[in-house]
Amino acid sequence: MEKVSLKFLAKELGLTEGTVSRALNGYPDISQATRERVIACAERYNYKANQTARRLATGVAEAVAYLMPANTNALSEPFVSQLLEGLGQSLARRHWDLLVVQASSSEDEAETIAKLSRSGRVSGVVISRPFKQDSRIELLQKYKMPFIVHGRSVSHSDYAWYDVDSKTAFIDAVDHLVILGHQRIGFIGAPTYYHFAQMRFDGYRFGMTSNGIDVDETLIEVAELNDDAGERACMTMLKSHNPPTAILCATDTQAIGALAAIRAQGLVPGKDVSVIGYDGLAFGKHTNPPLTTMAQPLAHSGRQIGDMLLAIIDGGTPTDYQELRSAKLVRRMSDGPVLGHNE
Amino acid sequence: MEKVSLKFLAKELGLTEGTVSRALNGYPDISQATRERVIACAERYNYKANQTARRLATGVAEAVAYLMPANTNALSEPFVSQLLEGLGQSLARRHWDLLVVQASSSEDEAETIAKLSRSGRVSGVVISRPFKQDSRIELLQKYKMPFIVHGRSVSHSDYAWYDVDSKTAFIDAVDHLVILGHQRIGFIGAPTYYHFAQMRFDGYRFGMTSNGIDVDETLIEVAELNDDAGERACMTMLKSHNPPTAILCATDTQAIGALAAIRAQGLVPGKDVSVIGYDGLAFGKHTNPPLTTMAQPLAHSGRQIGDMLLAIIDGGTPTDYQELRSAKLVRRMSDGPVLGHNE
DNA sequence: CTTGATTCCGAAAGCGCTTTCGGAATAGCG
DNA sequence: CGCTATTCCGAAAGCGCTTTCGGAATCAAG
Repeated sequence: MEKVSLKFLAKELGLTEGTVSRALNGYPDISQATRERVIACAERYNYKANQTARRLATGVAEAVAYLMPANTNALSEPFVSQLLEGLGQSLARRHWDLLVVQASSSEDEAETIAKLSRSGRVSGVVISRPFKQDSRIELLQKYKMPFIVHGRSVSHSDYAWYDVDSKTAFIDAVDHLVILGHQRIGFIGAPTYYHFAQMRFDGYRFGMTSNGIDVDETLIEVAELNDDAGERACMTMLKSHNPPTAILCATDTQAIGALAAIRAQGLVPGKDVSVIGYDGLAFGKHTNPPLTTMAQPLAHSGRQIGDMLLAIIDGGTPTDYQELRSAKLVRRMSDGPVLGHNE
Repeated sequence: MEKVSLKFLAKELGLTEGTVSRALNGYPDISQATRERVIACAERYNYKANQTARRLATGVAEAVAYLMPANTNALSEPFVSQLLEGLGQSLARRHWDLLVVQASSSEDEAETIAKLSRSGRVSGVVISRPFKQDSRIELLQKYKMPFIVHGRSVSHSDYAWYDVDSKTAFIDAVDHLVILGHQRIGFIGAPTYYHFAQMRFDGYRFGMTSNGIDVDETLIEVAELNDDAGERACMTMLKSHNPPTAILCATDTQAIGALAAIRAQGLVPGKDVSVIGYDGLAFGKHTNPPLTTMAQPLAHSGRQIGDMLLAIIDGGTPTDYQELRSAKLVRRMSDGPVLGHNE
């Protein structure tokens, strides 16, 4: 099987490489007749332009990278898969590649970004879960690499991002619980170097005070983003002298752990203690009991982010691409009226 | 910020591009002195070789693609994430890229593979969940593209694969249930164009007959790979005139659906009806009740697969790389002795 | 039939790096 | 000190494609 290059096609057709290339790429200075002849020949030999050569010649990488958040754990990954799928679909329409890159430690995350930028193998990047102050963002800007942040950092005015308004979501969640009669509402948060963690906590606190409830510091825990941490945090809360009747969790995976803690204490979630998570993982339908959650529109966010990134690469102004979506309460079975409350 | 190319460095150092390149790439015909000088200069300017140019010159893509299985659904994705993570780690050690490509429909999966091969953008491919007869495998062979199959097809003697012996796993599962006193054991399988579905079914059937139990055709259902399908399949089984006391499911996601069906019937899984899944999803810990499952060693399989692929790309013989792992029973709470059985 | 405008294609210069080859400078040896 | 063997680097030819430029051939207009 001889390799079908431009040169091969050119020889076959009695044309020049340049002419064949132009014919294939839709240049207007090629007659209809030869264009068709070229295309037919290309198809017959199943010709695909060598991407590498093409990239070198045009100077565009035709690829985009997704920087995997370090330290992910099994339970939090569905969100990555969904994002990737959507991103891929968006890029596929242009026949661009999707690279998945992960920095081993956060130490060389800077190194990873530098290499990505300098080596010119991608024309855009998307990152997830930014910190309040995120050096990745600064680096990307410094290198003038188009990028989208899935989430936001504190000062998010000068770059493109796609985020869900989780502060409002948590305010809504508090309101919901208050209506159910809850007053002692706990909060299991995430490490506050994550900006989303801060937002969610702010939402919780704002929701509490706007309902005239003083926040009790003993009802606030910070946990890592996994089920075990959520379980432990919930457990210490339950064992306190004055435990909460409801708990808000920063993520569904933590909430799932909280459910386990509550059951372990011989209590029933949704009855003795209400739990509301955040993310809207499809899986929450199957927990015990099914998890009530603030669902974010993960489904098409990947596509959306991909489209935004492409637009910026095409020369769009990053600040024109800042999308804020909202989360919706999905009631399942882990929330309910406070015990002894008149419904 | 001037772009730091080889040319730039060469000028800076008063050397030739070729010399700088050789110095950086460890050629032996460069004096120690100048090599150090070159490296220092490269670091000072934060030079990274343009990957595209490098690839074109060397002819090696330094990238590998993972072909996303089409039609995945949220619940089955954790397996993808894990694989990707491991693959990425394996490739990262060589600074190779990981591409994630998805064919929109299975129609153009062939087209996707063709393009991948012809365009020369990857030097290897990994595919998941092969069919019994899988055209992707034939194509990859035809194009002489190194690849690893995550799973196996029927005739798996002439390519490299990494698989888990799910047939044996299902035999073990049947044995386990029989020891618990079960005789009416149902099976919720997957579409049998998937080879793994066939293997698991074979395991189920072999396990049954080797325990002297006739398989009852009414206790066999085929369902798609998601929770809802599992739930429906389980439901029809439960509503039959002589329902099973235990059910084996081809995947955890189906099993999770089965759990829901059992509860919906007012029965308690693990007591009235036992359920055993397959995959070992971490999430099964949180279902109601926690799901007993045949766990496959997903954790490092990605790395393993990556290493195998790299070995083949390096010239290894594909057939030297065929790994069969085994699954282990992870007992949680969805299985138990048959009702009325003496323990 | 001439002139100028079009149409269409060939020629050639890159894109940024790798790698072979040859030769100048240096070293080693008798 | 002369000769060969080494050491080290420059020169140059690609890798396979894109894209600009110019010119031959064709056409329309005068």
